[in-house]
Amino acid sequence: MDNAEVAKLLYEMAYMLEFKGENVFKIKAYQKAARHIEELEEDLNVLCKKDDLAHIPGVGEAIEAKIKEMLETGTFMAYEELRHTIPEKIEEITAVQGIGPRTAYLLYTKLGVKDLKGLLRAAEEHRIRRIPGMGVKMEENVLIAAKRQFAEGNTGRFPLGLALPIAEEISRKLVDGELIREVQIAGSIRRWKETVGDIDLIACSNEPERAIEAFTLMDNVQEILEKGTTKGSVIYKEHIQVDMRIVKDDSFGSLLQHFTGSKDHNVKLRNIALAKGLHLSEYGLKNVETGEQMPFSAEEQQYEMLGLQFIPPELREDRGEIEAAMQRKIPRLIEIGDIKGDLHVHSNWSDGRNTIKEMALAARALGYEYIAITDHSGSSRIASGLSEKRLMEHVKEIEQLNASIDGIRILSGTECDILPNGTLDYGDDLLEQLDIVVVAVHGAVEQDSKTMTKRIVTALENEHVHILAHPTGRKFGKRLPFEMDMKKIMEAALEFGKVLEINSSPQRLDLNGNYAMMAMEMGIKLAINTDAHSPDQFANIRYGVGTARRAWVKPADVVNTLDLKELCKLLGIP
DNA sequence: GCCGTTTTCGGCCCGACTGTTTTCAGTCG
Repeated sequence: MDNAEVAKLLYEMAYMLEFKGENVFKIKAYQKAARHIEELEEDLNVLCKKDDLAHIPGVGEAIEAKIKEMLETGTFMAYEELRHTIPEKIEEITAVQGIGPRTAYLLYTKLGVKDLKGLLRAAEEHRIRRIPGMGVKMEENVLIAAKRQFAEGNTGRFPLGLALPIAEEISRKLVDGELIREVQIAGSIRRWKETVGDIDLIACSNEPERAIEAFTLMDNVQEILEKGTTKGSVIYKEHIQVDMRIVKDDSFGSLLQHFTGSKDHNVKLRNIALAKGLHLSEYGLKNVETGEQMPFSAEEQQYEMLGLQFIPPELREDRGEIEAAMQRKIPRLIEIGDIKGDLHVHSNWSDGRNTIKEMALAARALGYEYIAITDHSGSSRIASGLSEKRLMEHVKEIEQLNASIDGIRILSGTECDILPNGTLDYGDDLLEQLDIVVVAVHGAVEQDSKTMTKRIVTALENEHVHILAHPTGRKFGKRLPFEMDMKKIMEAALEFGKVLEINSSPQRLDLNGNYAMMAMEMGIKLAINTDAHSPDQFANIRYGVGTARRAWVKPADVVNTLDLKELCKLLGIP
């Protein structure tokens, strides 16, 4: 079993205990252990051999034994015993908005509701209103929510690249300078998590109720879930849930901190506060003894008051950032302003939309010192890959442009296909004439792990190769990562001095945050590129930088923070 | 079930909103 499978079983265990009405702290213990295992970098099997399982936060004696059992047998007794007492599809019911485990349990024991169909039937036949503690309103809400659930299926999480633009669109709409002075995106979007469950917004207003009213009346609101005096919640277009909290200026920082999360980060902060005799909530810090409330207009002050260095949102996952902040050891993370050029860019010579010149001028306007034009190689027919002859013409054109354009250096490059057997699409004689060689897997993506790993490692052995682009090949909602042994590939990258890309395209984010952290800790250099096919796509750099920041990446870890001179030295070109 | 800068037992983060309630449980984030 791998880490994800173990975590899944622990989550299911928690879920079943919850359904049964078990002690809530026991349930939380299972969830906490599962969360930490999910985020773990090391393989549980390896940790188990080293007898190191108990060092995982949230894993004590009992859960440690269950993990060992799982690694040996693929499951554990307590889980199997409980599983048989619970209807199989019960999660369909708790997935319905407003129904949690306790209500699901009531529906099951009182009405025999076992799945979504049964729930719909019970609501339509007005049987729900007869349960003590439930009423007509509840029944109506269940009916609406269950029908929506039935129509859409389980939507789950949204890619950041979908959620962030929607969040920005809503923010722009709402800020009018009078009723609503400021809107900030919080939650997992602000932490640049690669997928998000919903959109969390916070806003400043002196008239909270009117502001919430305006929020629920926006265009594209499909349904209002909640409408209170400080909080509103709606279903917006694309069926994404949007939550809005409103405060006055003086506690804006406290609220922003609270709603940025993560949950684990906040829980730990509150415990630190309690140890200092302070009580932390979205309204700021409160002295437990005197009851004096201290709201903060900026997050920095609140962290300072807790004796902590400011922690950037991307790090707030309870993965050691709080301990680092106590010792003032949070590093200066990479920022968009550190990026001095883009090393993976397409033009209309292959599947890009613009000329090389247009791309170069757009990059110059962003303040970049250099840009590598890396059009596709010949075997990428769909992407109009360049034949060897066209590639040489491409190099000539770039030479001429460099002679005529000031203020930016265009590097001649390629995004060369790694063929199924690991050889490259162009011969060494051609590759050595280029300034920069980016390689990537495009075709034959269904290979087994052993073949794919060998294929990529073989490509990395080539002395002319500089960068491996979008290493895992995953695309949100379209393609899973290749079957491959990432550890071996990283070891090869390290050995042969190759750079791994963080591809900033919101469909990719590849390497992702976890792999980027792994690479950085091994000492592998990274490149944060956009893979832009038109000038507007240069703006995607923020996704790559956000992903890198989640991995604690510093400017020195990234080759395209080098200035032109240093970069040329690295590439061995004049 | 986990955990310890008051604790190896007795705590365990905090608050808004809703519905069905005369004081609160369940859900959600």
